[in-house]
Amino acid sequence: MGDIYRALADPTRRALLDELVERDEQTLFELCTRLAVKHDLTPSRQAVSQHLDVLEEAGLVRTERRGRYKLHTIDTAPLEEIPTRWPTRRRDP
Amino acid sequence: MGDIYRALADPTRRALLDELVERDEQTLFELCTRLAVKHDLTPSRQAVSQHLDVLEEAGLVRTERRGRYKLHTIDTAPLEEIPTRWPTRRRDP
DNA sequence: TTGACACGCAAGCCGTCACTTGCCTAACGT
DNA sequence: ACGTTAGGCAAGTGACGGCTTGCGTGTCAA
Repeated sequence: MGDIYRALADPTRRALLDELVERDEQTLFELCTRLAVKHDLTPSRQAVSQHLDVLEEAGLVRTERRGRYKLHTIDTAPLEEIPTRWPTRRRDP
Repeated sequence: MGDIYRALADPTRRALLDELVERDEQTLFELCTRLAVKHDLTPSRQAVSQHLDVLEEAGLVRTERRGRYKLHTIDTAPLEEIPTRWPTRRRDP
């Protein structure tokens, strides 16, 4: 299993998660166009594909083959480690 | 303000947060020795200092000067953005 | 069957990041 | 006053990450 934190480190990958939270089962090209329109990000198709690979290795994205399409779905379960590992501890005001 | 996600990307910085969750107001040298003993990490003093700078810029660590000591304290408030930005959405099993 | 479409693989380039190295300042104890 | 201790500054190095480039594979429609 990959590294959740390294996966979250890149702004393009975070934008991909933003899109997948709003709509499940999106293809690579759908995500490319949504990045361009809604986030002003215009990386190449291969770049987005590599980003999705990182997210999938981290367990944050699940994929399903359907014909010639590969559908991407978010899985937020690995993120639950974060508030567990560092519980709320504010500075005394 | 810096980037929380980039700050979390490095394992040494995560180990520093682990130590600061267990004990507040630690100095640079205290954190160095704890990294070595409890996490088998032996980076140099300057390396740890730079990591703490990144954490402070991200708002995850607050510092307080006390004489010749600089005390470091965790602030988990910025982490609350994460479950807010990507709410729980599991894959249907 | 042929062409277009959605996607994968792999090598290479280049910028960023983590770390080191060397020297410096400031605070404390004796 | 002097040496020690805690920490800071800045330039340089090596490696990793994000991106490109070019080509290849499988799927579907006409």
